[in-house]
Amino acid sequence: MRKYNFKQIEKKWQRIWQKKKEIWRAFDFIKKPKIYILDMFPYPSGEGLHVGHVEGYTATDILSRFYRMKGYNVLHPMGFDAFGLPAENFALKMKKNPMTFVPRYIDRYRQQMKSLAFSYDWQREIATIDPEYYKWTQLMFLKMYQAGLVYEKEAPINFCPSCKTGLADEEAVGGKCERCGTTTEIKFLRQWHIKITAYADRLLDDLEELDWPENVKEMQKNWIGRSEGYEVLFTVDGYDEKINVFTTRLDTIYGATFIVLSIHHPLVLKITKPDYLLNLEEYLQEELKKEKLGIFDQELTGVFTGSYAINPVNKFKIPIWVSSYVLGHYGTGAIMAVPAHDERDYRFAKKFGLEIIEVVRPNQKREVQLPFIEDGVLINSNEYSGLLSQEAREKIGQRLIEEGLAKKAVYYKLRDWIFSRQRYWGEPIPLIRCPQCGIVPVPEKELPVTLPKVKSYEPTGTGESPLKNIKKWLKVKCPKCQGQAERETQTMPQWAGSCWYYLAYILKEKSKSKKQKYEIVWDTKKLKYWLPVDLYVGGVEHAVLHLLYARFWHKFLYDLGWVPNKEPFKKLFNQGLILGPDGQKMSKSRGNVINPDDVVKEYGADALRMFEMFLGPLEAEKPWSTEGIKGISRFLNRVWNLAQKIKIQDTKIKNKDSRYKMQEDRELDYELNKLIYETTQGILNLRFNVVISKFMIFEDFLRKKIENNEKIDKEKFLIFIKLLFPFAPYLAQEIWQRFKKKTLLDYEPWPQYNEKLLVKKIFNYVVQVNGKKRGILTTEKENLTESEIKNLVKNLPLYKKYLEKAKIKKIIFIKGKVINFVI
RNA sequence: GCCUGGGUGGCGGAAUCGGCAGACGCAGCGGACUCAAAAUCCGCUGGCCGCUAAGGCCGUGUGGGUUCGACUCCCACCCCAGGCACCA
Repeated sequence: MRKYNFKQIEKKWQRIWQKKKEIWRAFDFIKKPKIYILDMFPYPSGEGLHVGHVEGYTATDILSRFYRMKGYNVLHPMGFDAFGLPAENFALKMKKNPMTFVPRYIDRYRQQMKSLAFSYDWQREIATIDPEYYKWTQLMFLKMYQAGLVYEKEAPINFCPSCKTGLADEEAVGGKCERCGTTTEIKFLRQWHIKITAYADRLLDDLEELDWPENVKEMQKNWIGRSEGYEVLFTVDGYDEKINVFTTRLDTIYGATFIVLSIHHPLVLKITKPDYLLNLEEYLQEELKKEKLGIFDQELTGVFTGSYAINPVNKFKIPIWVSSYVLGHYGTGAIMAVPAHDERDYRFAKKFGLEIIEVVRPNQKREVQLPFIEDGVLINSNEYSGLLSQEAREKIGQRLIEEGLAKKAVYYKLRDWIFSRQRYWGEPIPLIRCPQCGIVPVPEKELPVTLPKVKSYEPTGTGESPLKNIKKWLKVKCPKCQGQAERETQTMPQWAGSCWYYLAYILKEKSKSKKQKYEIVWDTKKLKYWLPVDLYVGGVEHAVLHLLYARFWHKFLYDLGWVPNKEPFKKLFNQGLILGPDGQKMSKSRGNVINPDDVVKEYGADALRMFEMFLGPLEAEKPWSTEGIKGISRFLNRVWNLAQKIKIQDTKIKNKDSRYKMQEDRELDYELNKLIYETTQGILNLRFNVVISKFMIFEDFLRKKIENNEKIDKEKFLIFIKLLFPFAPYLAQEIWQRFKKKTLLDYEPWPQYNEKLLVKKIFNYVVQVNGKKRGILTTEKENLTESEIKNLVKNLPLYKKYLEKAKIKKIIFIKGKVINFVI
């Protein structure tokens, strides 16, 4: 038996598929049902594709092939997210310009994808670094600018000293740079911001309708962090000033025993009594220094201002403190502290010996330890005592609103998106700084503002962009007054390009001029036909970065009337991380990285694809197994050998050898039907690991038949090959062809199962005694009644042992499944 | 601390409308083929008791509950992974 020569066969079909230009094309507006299956496009680095890419991309490829065979018009595109820090950092190390070698990386990625038989519509390929592409990214930015969503502000921002650029909050979670892991510093820099907060409510509310993993929705919810409560005014005793505090726990206001201002609060210096001023200023300086360095104290600190505020509900005089534990950028920058019912207020009160008044008790009598932070029943709260927290919030709120001392308020944790980077390798921000006119947008006709190709583009580290040094590019005429002006030198963050790439695939068209590779032509009809993305597969690491930005961007385009729906991605699926064979995250330093190229060389692309799907559930984190892939490789070889045997058998049948006459085979029909059913369901539910195990069982079944010299109808075998095709396209297509089938499997109709044949011929009843399995009753009749089964059980050996002498109290009978004797 | 997942053989994992736990694969052991090895094929493989038998008992993180019957449902707890963390 000749071994399956995957190297030769894979090369052969790559050539054929390459020539058939139309093979994986998605056609606009055709009558078939559409489905848009999207991968998170990769960031082409020098490393090439890793096994994590292969996992997600194989899953979507299986689905795309399946749906094509099911008669769908499948849009399954691929592109490259090529701007951004990693490429630039790497380029700096190699002392080359990213503009020359990033396209080479893209070529390599594309080649790898083709070798893995990913069935993308390559005519729709885009890259975020193509000027025709980022022309539109820039245009959308200008539209946001015109809509008043873009503003410039000097703000304390997270700055990565290694990447030498400012970062968005989302990129500096936990004080570490999202890209390189370096601890970030706080720097005051002039930055462009986008008002993503204007969309906070919609970003939150529209999560409801999305078929996304619960944890990702939860992460976005927490990130947006909507809190509903009240703003309440506290008069400062002896001053004309009022302090506005934000609270979600108005029910605890009778327990407010002090006020705390943030170190940035505008009233801090105004209301501090002279005796306390020196101490206060010292404290402010210290805390500001810490803030700049990004230092964060576990220990609460603070100073007294010497002033008092009046609690509006009970007129108590309560001290006003200043502390860094109250944040300047959240709420009103001031809080009413209720130490009995808030963790931090409690610690603060304990440390500085401030009064603690308990005002909420649990509903049921139970021991409580302060601080008690749950809702409950009010005590020590005058006429509100006895009310439940919820009720009390409403009543107290109503009264204070009537008195003009409070209003309802909503605050978000989400902050505006810091949108400028002090780096070279990104989309230039299309604005001009004119000494006469101020900020002037680049006229739309002049887009794109192309990134100049330069020799030196090292980040300055001063907060200035390296583009500042490129005088020829920098100097420009002001579009308004024609005077000397300068371009904005900062670039957009890496996330900009990925905010709308799934639209670009739909809108891409052949260019009429030879100068550019393609054109993007905005066509809402096309968008209406293809959107939304039906399935979006990628890693969970983008839960609050790309996925939040893209949703925001899409909603903005919706408001412009550029896209037809509110949400871009209907269903999201996160594939689980593939760990190294040692169960640890793959990393170069650990030396446990599996390179897909090596695996393809040794076992072939089909084996790699299938093994990654067989490792475990798609969403689970699972370790790679260098031994495990042999199992898949053996399976593929067995299928290959089986095909040869069936072919030989088939020739003998054709030659009218009477010993090889074909007969009806009910068992085969049943098993094949079951397989069609299970494969179809398994693919729809993305349970690929189970589907593959069913393939293995079926192959085993066929092989045993052949070994018993039973005949197998080749057409039935070829149905199995069709089922295998989305998983192992090379092998399946090659076998298909060897059986003299001339078509490409891509558009062969998906096998239908016959429900009549799905009915079993043999039924197994589990016989239980007191719920314990004691035997199995096998029968060929389908609808046996309880008494019939009872009689059959009498013939079983277990009857004598367990039931003959026993008193049967009760019989539980489940049709087709189980009979249980309770004795 | 809070939120979201998840705990099943030596390992990856099957089985969840409550009804044969451990499918399938890996590793391991034994055998066939071979001068030999590799490859391939066949058999065994959760634990304990038992003669290598017949048979029995235990077993899905822990403890309890519901049920004729629980990996599956309910309550409490423990552990692991991921996310968030002075957000008032």
